Amino acid sequence: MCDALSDDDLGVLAKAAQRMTISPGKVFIEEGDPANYFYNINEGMVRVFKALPDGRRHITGFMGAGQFLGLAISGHCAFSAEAMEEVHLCRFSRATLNQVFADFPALERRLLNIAAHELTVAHEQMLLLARKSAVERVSSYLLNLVMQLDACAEGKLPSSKLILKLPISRADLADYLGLTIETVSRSFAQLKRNGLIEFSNAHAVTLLNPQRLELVANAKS
Amino acid sequence: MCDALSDDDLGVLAKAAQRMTISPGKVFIEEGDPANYFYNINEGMVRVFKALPDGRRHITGFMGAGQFLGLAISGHCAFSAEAMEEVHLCRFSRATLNQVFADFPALERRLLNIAAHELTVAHEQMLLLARKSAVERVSSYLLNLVMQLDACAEGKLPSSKLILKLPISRADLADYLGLTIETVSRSFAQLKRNGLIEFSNAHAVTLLNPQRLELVANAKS
DNA sequence: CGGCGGTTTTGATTTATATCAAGGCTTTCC
DNA sequence: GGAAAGCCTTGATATAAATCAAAACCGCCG
Repeated sequence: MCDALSDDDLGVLAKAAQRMTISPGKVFIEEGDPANYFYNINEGMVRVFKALPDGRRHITGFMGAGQFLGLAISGHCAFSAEAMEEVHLCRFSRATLNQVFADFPALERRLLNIAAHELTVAHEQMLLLARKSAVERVSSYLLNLVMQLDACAEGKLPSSKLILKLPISRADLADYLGLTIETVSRSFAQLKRNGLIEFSNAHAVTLLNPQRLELVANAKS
Repeated sequence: MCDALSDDDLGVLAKAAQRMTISPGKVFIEEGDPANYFYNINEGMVRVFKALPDGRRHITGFMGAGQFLGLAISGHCAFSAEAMEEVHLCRFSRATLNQVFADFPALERRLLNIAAHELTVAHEQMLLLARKSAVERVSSYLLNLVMQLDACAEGKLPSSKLILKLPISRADLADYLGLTIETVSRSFAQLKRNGLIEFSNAHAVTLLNPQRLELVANAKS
């Protein structure tokens, strides 16, 4: 988060933060609880989700080092968050956050940019959930992985094959894509049959033709 | 948008804006176009949507008087927007917007709050799209209407029946809820059979028991 | 008033995905 | 190294929603 600030500023900011370690599996933000804190992740992956009373759940996203949590502006948390492994983060109380904003306007600007970006990601995901088929969803996920990992400038996809490590379980992927575990698995199988991917093992996939995969993901053919 | 500003400031701001009128049906923001402007709606309803090349589409939201459009921070519009009726709005170029931010930090704060709120709404909608049944989706929509219109403080639902005007067509509702027109219609029919709603005509519905409807919408029973 | 275009409802059928149920792989840990 | 526990895949069946099709309703304009 600290990219927006000078080193001096960073020092001041650090004093306002509480460093914390969260153990794997721990739900450290609970939907509906009073939203008293704001978090910045230093290390480790976090699952952000919402659930219905009967247990159905949706993972709205995964967050890692450098990312923020807790932008919620109403008094209550709009989602839950769970550590997927050991997580190190900084916690700011809402009061000190306001103080920090006053001292570093640049931070507020940056948060606005981040929020705007998250909003476009959310809209894209809504289109996926509302209108894409299972195979399209899975393809879209793979493509998003490529974009993130390769930091492909401006959506330029590699034209040759590339190996991808799947960082999450089938269960998490299902909850993220609005599918079941079985449907995710069958969608992978179909992509394999169609010569678009190959597995070395369940968590290492080779995209044989990223560009063709993109056509599938976005219904361009 | 101007709640955050003093009257004096408002005057200055007004000079930076271009007033425009959009005719019904006009798509005045096109997904993928360079994002040069920022809009504030004065009057009339707008449909915000994303589409796939083959025509499937998802309406991410409806915006009316007082609301903002164009928070997109990347260089390109993340969605399209279409006037549902005659729309009056103010348009700011991105350059002047930055100027305005510099002059009125309060505005930036307010936009951050708005973005955070939109983000929680988006997350709620993702849960709906990913995990709710058709009847649950339609019920959720009705409930959201009540909340907005009645301005029910903190989710307090009326305990007695109330009449609601449905402001959009079945087609729009389907595209908003990730369903088809027919399924929306059948879901209404089912709610009617279950004694939860009643229609005077296709666009005027009576919620016979809002609290029970809420149980259906959120799978609490 | 009566026909016409568009919207909504209702019905029959199909289909994609969920659910139920095994079976196969990995990893772990004794 | 082998058993146990989790994942993941595959198969059979069920089901919710989509699709296809037609009828009912509604507002509009002649």
